[in-house]
Amino acid sequence: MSVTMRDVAVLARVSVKTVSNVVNNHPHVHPVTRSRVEQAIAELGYRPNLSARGLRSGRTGVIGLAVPELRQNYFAELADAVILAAERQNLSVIVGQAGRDRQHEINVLANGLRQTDGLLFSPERLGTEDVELLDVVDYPLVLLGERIFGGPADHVTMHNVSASRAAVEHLLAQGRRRIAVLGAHPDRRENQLRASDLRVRGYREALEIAGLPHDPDLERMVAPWHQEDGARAMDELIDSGVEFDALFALNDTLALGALRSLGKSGRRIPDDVALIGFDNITDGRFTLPSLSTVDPGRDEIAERAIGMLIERIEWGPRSPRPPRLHKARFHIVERESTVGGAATDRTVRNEVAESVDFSTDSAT
Amino acid sequence: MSVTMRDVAVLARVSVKTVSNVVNNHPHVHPVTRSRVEQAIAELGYRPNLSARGLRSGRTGVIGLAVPELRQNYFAELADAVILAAERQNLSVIVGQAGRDRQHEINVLANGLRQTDGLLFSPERLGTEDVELLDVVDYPLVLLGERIFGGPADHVTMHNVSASRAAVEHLLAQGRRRIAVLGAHPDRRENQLRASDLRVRGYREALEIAGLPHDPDLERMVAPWHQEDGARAMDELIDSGVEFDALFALNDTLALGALRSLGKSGRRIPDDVALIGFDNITDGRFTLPSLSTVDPGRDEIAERAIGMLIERIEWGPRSPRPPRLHKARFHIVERESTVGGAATDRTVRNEVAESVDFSTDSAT
DNA sequence: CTGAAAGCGCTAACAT
DNA sequence: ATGTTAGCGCTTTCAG
Repeated sequence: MSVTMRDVAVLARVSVKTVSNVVNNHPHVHPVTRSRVEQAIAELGYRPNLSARGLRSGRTGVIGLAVPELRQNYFAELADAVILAAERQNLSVIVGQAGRDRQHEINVLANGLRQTDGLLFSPERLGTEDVELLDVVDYPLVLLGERIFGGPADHVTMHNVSASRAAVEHLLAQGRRRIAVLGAHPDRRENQLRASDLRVRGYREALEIAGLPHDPDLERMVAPWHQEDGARAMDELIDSGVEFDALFALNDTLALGALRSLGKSGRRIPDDVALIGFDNITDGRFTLPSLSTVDPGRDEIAERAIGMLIERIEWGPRSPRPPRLHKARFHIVERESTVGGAATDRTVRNEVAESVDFSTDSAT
Repeated sequence: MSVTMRDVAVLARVSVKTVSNVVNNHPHVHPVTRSRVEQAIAELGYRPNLSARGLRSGRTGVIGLAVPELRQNYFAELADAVILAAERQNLSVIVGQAGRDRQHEINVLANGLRQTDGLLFSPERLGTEDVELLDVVDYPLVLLGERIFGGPADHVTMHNVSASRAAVEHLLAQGRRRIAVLGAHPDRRENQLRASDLRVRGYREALEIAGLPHDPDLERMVAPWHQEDGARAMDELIDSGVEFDALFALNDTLALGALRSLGKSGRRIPDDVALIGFDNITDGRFTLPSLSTVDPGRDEIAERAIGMLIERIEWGPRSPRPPRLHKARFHIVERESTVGGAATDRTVRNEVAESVDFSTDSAT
C-alpha cells in the first residue's frame, strides 16, 4: 500500500524513531542523519498518515466551525477569516451548517463536528435559555456570536451595545432626529441578549443621551434578518406613514433590503433618509449609495477565537481555568448612505477591544 | 481516558467484534444482543474514535473542498451546497481557500487538503496549461469550474457557452441591439477555455446567429471579477462614449459593480440599459432593480460532484474508468434589470444537463 | 451468530 | 543522538 515511516527508516538506515523525530522537527537529530532521512522521504514520496498520528497523539489537527449557513454573507466572511487564521496555526477546518434547525444545533453541540480537536460554534436557534446544554460538552469549545451568554465556555463576540450606540450617534451627528431601527426581535422576552436586543439597547441609549424621545413606532421588528425581510419591513414602515429621516438596520443584509425598498419609494439616500448597517460585509461597498456600517472586527474575532481554542486544547480537558469573554475592537465605516458623495470609506475608530476572564454579567 | 469499544463489550458481556458489528450496522447480530450492546453504548456514552477507524479502514469520512475564497459569494453558496450534499452522504467537509496564490493551489493539488478521502477542487490560478500537475494526483479528485479542461480527472461544470448564448438571446428578445459584454480576459491567448473565454464565445454566437455585427469596442476586458472591477470597467465604457443598450456581465459580482456605475451615470435600468449577469447569487434578488441572471445549477453541481467523488472513492485508486465530464442544467432568471417592473423571478428553462464519459474536446 | 487475535502507522517511554 | 518497543482504538480475518 502506501509508504510508511518504516519504509523510510529502512531506506535511510535509521530507526522509525529517528524518522519521526525528523518529521516532527524534534531537536537532537544529527544534521547528517536528518538530511539522509529527508532524502529518503523525498525519494519515496512519504507522507505521514494523519489518522495514525491522530490515534496515537490524541490530536487530529482539525477543528470544527459551525455556522448557521454560509449563504449568509456575514458567515461566509467569518468562515473565510477563521480558515485563514486556522491555517496560520497549521489547523484544518471542517465547516458545518447547523442553523437550519434547532435539533441540528443540539447534535452539533453533543458531538462536535465529527471528531476534531475543538469547536468554534456560532449558534442560531439555541440561545441563552439553552445554556445548560453546554454543561455536558467535554471538548474544547469557543462560542461565537450573541445567542448564548454566560455559559461555561469561552466566548468571542462584539461590542454590540456600544457599537450600536456609536452608529446611532453617527446618524445624530448628521443632524438626524427621527431615527428608525430595523430588526428588533418580535419575541420581547427580556434577558435574551440576542444581537437584536443588544443593538436595540445601544440605539435607545444613544437617543436617551441625546435627549430625544423614544418612539415605539420607530422600532421595527424583523426576523429573520434576510434581505427580503429588510425590504418588507421597510415597506411597512413607509406605508405606516410614520416619519423618519434616518434608519439603523441591525445588520447589513437588512440594510440592503431596506435600500431597495427606500429606492422604490423614491426616497433619496442620504438626503431624505440616512442609512447605516452593521457587519461591514463586502456587498455594502458597491451599492449605490455605498452603505455606511459598523465594522465589528471580524478578523480579530477569528484570530482570538482560534487563539482561545488552541489554548483550551493545550490546557487539556480538566483545566480549571474559568471561561473568558472577548469583545473585538469595532469602528464605524462612513460611506455614502450617511455622508453622501463625500464618503471615501473613512473609518472612525470608536472603541478598543475588551477582554474579561469571567463570563458573569456585563454581556454588553 | 475515553470510553472504548472494549469497555462497551465488557459491560454488554460480548466481544468487541460484536460491538463493532452493532456500531456498523452489520447484519447477523441477534436482536437481543444488539439491544444489550446499544444499552451499554448509551450508558457509557461511547462514541467511536474516528482516528482509529480511519487508520484501520483507510477511510476518514472527510473530504476536502478547495475554493479560491469564501468571500466571493458564488463560492460561499457553492460551499453551502457542497456541505449539504456531503452531509446527506455522511461526509464532513474540510474547506480550504487556495485561490490567493498559485503556489498554494499547487500545494493543495500535491497533498489534497490534509488527508481526506478525496478532494473537490475549484482552481483559480491554475489553468488548462497546468493540466500535467493532475497526472501525479493519487487520490480521488473531482474538478469544479472552468479553469482546467481535458485533464485526467472527473469534472463538473456549467454550460458556459450555451447558457451565455441564452443570456444574450434574452437581451436580444427585449429588442436590444448594442449589447456590451463585461469580463473578457485581458490575456487573449486562445484555447484557455476559462469561464470568460467560454462565455464570450456564447455572446459572440448569439450575436452572429442574430446577424448582428461584432464590435470589439463592446467587449470589455476585466480581471479579476470583483465588484470594484465591474464598476471601474463600466465607468470606462461609459466614458469611452461607445453606445450600448444592454450589458451582459460575465458574473453577478461584476453586474453588481456595473449596476452602481450605471446608476451613478444616470442610466435607467432596464429602460436605457438592460443588464444580465451570470451565477444567480442571492445578492441579485434584492438590488434595485433586481438582477436578471443565469442560474448555472449550483445544487446540481454540488450533488453530482459529491456523487462522482464517492464513486471514485469506492472504485479505488487503480480503477481504469476514464474521466467524466458533467455539465449541469441551467436556466435564465428574468428579473427587473431586463424586463422591468413586470419581473417576478420568472424562470425560463433552456437546456438540460449533459454528461459524457470521456473528457476529450467539447469543452463548451 | 459470536469470539480471539492480529495489526493499521504512528508517537513516546525507555534504553543505549 | 539514535534504537526498541508498547500500544492508541478500531476493523477484520479466521475459528468456533
